[in-house]
Amino acid sequence: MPQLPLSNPHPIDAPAVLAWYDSHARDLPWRVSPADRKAGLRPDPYRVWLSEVMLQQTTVAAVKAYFLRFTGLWPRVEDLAAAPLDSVLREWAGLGYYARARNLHACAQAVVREHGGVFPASSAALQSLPGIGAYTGAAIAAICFDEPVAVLDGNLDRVLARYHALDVPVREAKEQLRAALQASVPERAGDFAQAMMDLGATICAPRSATCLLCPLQPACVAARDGTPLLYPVKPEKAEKPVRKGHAFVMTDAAGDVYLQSRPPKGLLAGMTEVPGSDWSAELGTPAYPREAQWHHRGQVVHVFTHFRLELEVWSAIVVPDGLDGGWWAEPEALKGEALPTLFRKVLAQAGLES
DNA sequence: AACCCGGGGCG
DNA sequence: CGCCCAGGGTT
Repeated sequence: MPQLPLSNPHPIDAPAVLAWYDSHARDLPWRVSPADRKAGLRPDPYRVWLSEVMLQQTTVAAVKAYFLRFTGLWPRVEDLAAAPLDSVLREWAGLGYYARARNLHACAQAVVREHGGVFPASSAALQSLPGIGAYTGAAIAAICFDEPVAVLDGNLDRVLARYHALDVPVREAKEQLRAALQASVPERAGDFAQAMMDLGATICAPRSATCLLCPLQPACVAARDGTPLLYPVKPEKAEKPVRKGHAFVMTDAAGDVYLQSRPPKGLLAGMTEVPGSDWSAELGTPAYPREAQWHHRGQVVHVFTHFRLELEVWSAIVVPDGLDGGWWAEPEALKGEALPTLFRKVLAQAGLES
């Protein structure tokens, strides 16, 4: 079933986009400015890769501090590859989507072991590495090597949906958008990719569109119609189920907290937690991990991508014996643990700073 | 193709 | 509170 052609036959005006970028590019820690790029300076693929992985489903503002921390600790891909996975997970704590951190570490090791510490120079080869998919492979290849490839991310989904006044969810026309964008990629492919993302982040933003300043004028259909905020059309979304459970915060007489590791697969894989019950639709009776004077410290609510979690928080002072698999952490050491935000909320609810 | 996987910031 | 964000892996 062939889909309808896009309503806007005009290719993107790449020279106009690049001219806009030359004077309006965002200054980002991992970026080589268009002026420096023209002077012959090349981006470091390691830094570009690291930034792109961190930026997957994560805002620029949230990434900056993590990027500087990572590049300070591990300036080269060899350094990251040689680091223990635990330390990478610890440094990643708070960024979310923790599979990214595991793939990041595996990718660094693959680059060192299988490519002599040099990132492959093509989009296709990059995509065979862990954690590098269609978007990230194209982005690295364009930015670092000026491969003339379409770089299509969430920003571009929105910009192109408006450009074409696309009246179906982007998912249903993804390949047509990609082909149309591909036909517009100029010689300065890396700057073009970054320019389009900057456009989406500043001018063609989710809740505002400053069309008068946009270099995609006058070809943009939504701008011509004065309806940019109608796009992209959103698909129907499913309702979020609620799950409930208990979390148990145990301290010993010295105030140390009992922690353990989550299983290596599944939700929050390999991250640190306090013991707890299963999470299910109905709240069960708390099965305390051991006998003690348990106190109910209230409830913590946390919203994941696909469900809402309500955890009852319990605390007790216990004698540290008969517990397997975990460890006792001093309260001052909690900041350095690989604790996801959920369990930092739980500890805070129990009166502990982390 | 559909589903799973966090967290922060914004209005 | 709902929406959005420089998506990838799995099934």
